[in-house]
Amino acid sequence: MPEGPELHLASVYVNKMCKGVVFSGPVTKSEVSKSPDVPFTCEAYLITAVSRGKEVKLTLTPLKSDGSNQRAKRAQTDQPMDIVFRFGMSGYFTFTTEDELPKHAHLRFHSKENPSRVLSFVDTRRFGSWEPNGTWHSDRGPCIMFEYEKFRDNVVTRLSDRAFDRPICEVLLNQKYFNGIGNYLRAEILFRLKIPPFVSARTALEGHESEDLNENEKPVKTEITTGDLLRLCHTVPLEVVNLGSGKGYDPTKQDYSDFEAWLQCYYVDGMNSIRDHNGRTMWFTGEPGPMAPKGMSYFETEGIAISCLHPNTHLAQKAEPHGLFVWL
DNA sequence: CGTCCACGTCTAC
DNA sequence: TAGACCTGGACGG
Repeated sequence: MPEGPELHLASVYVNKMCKGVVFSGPVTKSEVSKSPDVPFTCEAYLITAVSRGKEVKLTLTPLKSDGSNQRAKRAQTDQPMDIVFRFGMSGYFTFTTEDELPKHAHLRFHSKENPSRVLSFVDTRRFGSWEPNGTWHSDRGPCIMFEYEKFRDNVVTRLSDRAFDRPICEVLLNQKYFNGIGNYLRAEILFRLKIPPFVSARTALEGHESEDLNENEKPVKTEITTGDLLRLCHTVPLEVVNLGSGKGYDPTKQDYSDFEAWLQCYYVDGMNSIRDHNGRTMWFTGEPGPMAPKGMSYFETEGIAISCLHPNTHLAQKAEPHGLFVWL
């Protein structure tokens, strides 16, 4: 599932499936989960969802009780509760019958129906988490998709931050500034502009300060690139959202082909990939850029590509007849 | 059987 | 800047 678009599609899914469904009783947890218990029990409540970057917040809203059942009332919660979810590498929501509950359904909300249906948070690898009475994580920036102006401001006013000394491809994964960007999105975004992944982030982002500067003065600075990197951090994820419900990144899903067809760079045949300084695979085409991990160099001359690289590096050019490759 | 790889954080030396 | 945290699919012997 899970980069910004998948988290948002998950919130859309919850709102669609749970609209008009009354939930009841306690929120239950799998035996194996180490995430916290959710101290919420209610005779009748509704569930809604909203996303921000790489987080989803569920709101449990108790329905007004008529007060006729005092015994049930005593044990139950009558205040709404927010639960904030992070999806790790494999989290998603699904709404099924009790019988169809998938493996690794770690948190479960039961409907009042008979037979009951269940909204469950499924997370195979358990890198995901939830926080009862949670709020948006304070270290994460505005949402790249749905808080675009704030997101842009947060970056341009902090370009002097040492964080932007790093290569652009690594900074794009910094959730303090790019809440919602993940590994496939950074590849797709940089590919659209043909920005080498290992150029300094500050260099790649310079020239964007003026976009919403005053209309009263003469044009101050104009963009140095025709495509705008920050704008693409907004529009490229929205393209995935617009593929529609259930169409995000999930290779295990039947309907994966639309997403696969949308990818232009990530995992695409003919693209290059190298590990970044954090060990994550960066997919790109053309030059890696000057800040590529140590031990790696790459250049082309007279149509001959010469590359010195780590054995774990994969360059598509190695299939080309005129490439000379040296492993050190 | 084994090794490598995967959409992401986290904390600890 | 490593690892730790997890499961499981692909692929090699």
